[in-house]
Amino acid sequence: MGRHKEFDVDEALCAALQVFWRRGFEGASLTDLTEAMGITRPSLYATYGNKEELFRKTLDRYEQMHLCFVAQAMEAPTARGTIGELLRGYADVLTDPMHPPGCLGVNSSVCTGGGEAETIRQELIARRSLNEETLKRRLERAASEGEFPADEDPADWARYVMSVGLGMAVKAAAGATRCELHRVAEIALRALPAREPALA
Amino acid sequence: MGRHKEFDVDEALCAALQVFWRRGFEGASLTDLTEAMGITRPSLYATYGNKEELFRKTLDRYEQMHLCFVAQAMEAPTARGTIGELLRGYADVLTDPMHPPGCLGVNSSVCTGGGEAETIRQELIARRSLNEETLKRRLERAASEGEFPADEDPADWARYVMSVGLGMAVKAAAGATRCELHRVAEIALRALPAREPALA
DNA sequence: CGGGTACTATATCAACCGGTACAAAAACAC
DNA sequence: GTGTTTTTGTACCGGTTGATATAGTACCCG
Repeated sequence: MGRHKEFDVDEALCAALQVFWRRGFEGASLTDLTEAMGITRPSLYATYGNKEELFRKTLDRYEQMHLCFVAQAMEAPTARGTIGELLRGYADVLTDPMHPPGCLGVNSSVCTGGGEAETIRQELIARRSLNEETLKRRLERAASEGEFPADEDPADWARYVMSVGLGMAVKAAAGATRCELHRVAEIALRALPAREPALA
Repeated sequence: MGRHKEFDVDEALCAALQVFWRRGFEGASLTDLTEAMGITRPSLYATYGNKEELFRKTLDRYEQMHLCFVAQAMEAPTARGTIGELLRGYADVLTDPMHPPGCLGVNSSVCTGGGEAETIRQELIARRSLNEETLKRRLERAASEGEFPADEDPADWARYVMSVGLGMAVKAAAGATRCELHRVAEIALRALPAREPALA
């Protein structure tokens, strides 16, 4: 019963993703969004709730479609492999010519205009914390398997990897090329302890 | 001749710095600024021009007062010393309890709301590029002095150091502590080539 | 063919944005 | 004192923000 929607909900969400990705949460106005999505304001509110909820749906889609390499990287046989896949995969997403440069999450979490945007910012920070925690656990496993010296703190290494990634995101948003970011990732990997464990 | 100003221009600029630092250029409204500076809108425009010019003056002051460690780091005897001072000094600024967390430049350059803010964003990117160039030249000098292997590209290393710094800035804005960032810096330094040059 | 239901479009809301016109008030030169 | 210059406070400008009320339109069921 009822009238059919005249637009594709997923397609419109994809268009919204492009806008949020380029402009950030605060920088994307409803006018930007509705024009890119090809729908009117009331349609947006009826379908997605409000700007904040639309962003959350967009963010979910972003993680599923563009950050899926993270889960895959966690299954690499070695810690070095995991970190390498993480940084290289991230570099590729950040400089994908099919999408705006940089990271949707980073672009929307740095400037803190205050008000409602602060909620979004905190949520993005929490999601990043979760990713760092996941990486930490992976490195703890690597340590328990003798891959890391016992005096290395996995939390420190997870934080370091995240920092390099966030820095690459900022540089990508500023125009860094894919090749440049790959070189950053390559150098970042050199910080890892020498191949030899205490002995395995 | 004429009437005296009832406020201290430098003091008000310092107050504006706090606001821009916390909120970013776009996130800081004229209401936020005038309230923090203790002056009215017309006084702000008569004294500093407009919001954009006020930001530039604020940015100059920021670099002079809080980024002065950069010039000093460049004079360290070794490349390792320069990079170490750079990252540690930056970590300290990013987490100075007397000021908002993070970096004024990064906080104002990531989100791209479009319009007038884009000018500021490009200018901040250009200033960062300049810093990276300066570091690159310092590393080139180190390479010419035999401190770096010949097959290492100073541009790559400068980009890597900048990336780590930018990442630390994002993490600081998200609540990272000074100690955590110092550990990031320490690990980042391990990526440097072994102490021994080709031989000096 | 209605009736009911969902979607769409126009037009609008109050609040806020950066930026100013205007006139009152204060300090100088004379 | 008087005239001039500069600063200050109030009140306001057009434009944009996120979010809706209202009315019209298309579709399904019976």
